[in-house]
Amino acid sequence: MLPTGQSFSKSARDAAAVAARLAECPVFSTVAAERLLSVLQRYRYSLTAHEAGAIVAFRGDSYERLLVLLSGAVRTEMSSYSGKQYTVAEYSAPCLLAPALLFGADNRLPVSITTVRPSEILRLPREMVPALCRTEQPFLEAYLGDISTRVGILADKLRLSRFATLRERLADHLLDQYQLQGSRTLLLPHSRRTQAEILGATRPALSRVLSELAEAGIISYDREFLQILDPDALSRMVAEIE
Amino acid sequence: MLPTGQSFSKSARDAAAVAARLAECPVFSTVAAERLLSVLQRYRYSLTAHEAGAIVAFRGDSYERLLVLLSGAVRTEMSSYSGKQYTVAEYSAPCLLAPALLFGADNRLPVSITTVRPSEILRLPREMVPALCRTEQPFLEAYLGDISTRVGILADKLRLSRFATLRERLADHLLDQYQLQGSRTLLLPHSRRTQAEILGATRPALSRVLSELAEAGIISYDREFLQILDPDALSRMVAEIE
DNA sequence: CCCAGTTGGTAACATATGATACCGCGCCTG
DNA sequence: CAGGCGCGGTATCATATGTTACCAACTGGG
Repeated sequence: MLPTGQSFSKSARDAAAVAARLAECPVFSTVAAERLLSVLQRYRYSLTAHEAGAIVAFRGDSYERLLVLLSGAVRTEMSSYSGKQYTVAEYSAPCLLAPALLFGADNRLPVSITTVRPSEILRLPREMVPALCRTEQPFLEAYLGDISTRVGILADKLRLSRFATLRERLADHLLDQYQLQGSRTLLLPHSRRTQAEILGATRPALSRVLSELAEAGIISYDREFLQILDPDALSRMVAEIE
Repeated sequence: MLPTGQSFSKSARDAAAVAARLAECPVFSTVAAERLLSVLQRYRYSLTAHEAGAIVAFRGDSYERLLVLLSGAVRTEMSSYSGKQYTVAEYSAPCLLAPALLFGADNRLPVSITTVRPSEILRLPREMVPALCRTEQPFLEAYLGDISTRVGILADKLRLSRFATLRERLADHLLDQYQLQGSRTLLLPHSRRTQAEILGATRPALSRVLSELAEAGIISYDREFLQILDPDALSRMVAEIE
């Protein structure tokens, strides 16, 4: 891990190390490491380390260079003037950040990006992407595939945000976690406040809905664990919005 | 215009005509017409005509072929089980439909697509896109640029949907139209019901907000015309959510 | 061990908007 | 001209959720 807050410019030794780490990132893994190295050496890039809770980029920032999360984890979030927060997604390293937004005419980030763990961010010049696409067919397809997946998730967020009540969004989320964690007893990795922001609600509202579900015998929970007592009831709630 | 409801498969004569029309579409216009023709001749494609109000694709449909709107206009919308509608965007020919979603692992359309005018839709095999990207640098960049613009709009929709009240979304929309139509007197091209769906609300709610704004002296309106009396007031309302 | 800060539950109230119903108006058709 | 139909305005009521406040439990540092 690099010392926090420092940034490193290009050097021959760096480039090899960066190429090796980049090769572990989903989309770039389609390209041979030596090829990555030779491309990296032709471009300017930068690598920065951030402590947990740091703001990597602000909403409205001009977005000129592809951000790659090499280590750590970040959250992309929107906020309104009054400080209301909405977490769009969380990403764990290694992965690309906002690959779909890199080529707009007036491309500004629609979200802020903040670290949730100490993280390293690589910034690659935008031109590198078409350059790689031209010669590396699998890279092109992986890049477009990555975009598709993210846009699908974004569209889903929009649909849930328009049609589902907090209750339904919570049910959806709990079933997701059920499938993900493979157990009816879920570990809740976030504070209630953070969880509420992810669900697009306020903390008291989330608290209320949780206690209503517990009252109905559908879940039981304490601070950091939640047990799903009646998955079918949750499924029925989600089915309402399909 | 093709006769409605008919579809035409590939033939040598078609291909030339299709290539010529495709060349007028923003992203494909970066490719020379003769090059488009030679690529088209190597792939299967289909062209269908639809009358106004027809459903071109359903949400949940597997999305395997790039849809290109050659003539007419369509609307992409989400709907919930209970018939609630939300219009995500409207597009006029010629343009691509859902270019960002074509390459997902399990790529299903998150929206339904319906025509608002008689329209012709071209379906191109997905593989054509990477094939063109490989040899035509400007096409690659235009395609990525198109994706970026759309994702930016989608992200904006999400932000407005989360943070803005109907009142604020309406103010935002009216200012957009003000800029677009270049006059304080706006022509409202949609019925109140449709307009409400675009704004993500119900018809009575929209009616109420319109009458409140008129009451406050900010706008005046009748059926199909709306006059902006106090643009600054609208701007202030929009500023609240920035 | 105490205190301060943070987290989470809960309650009281405000509000935006959905749901529904009804009415009037213009338009079309027989 | 009558009757029906769709559109738009409006009123009423229900409800989900934001807002604010307060309290209890936990946690970590001095």
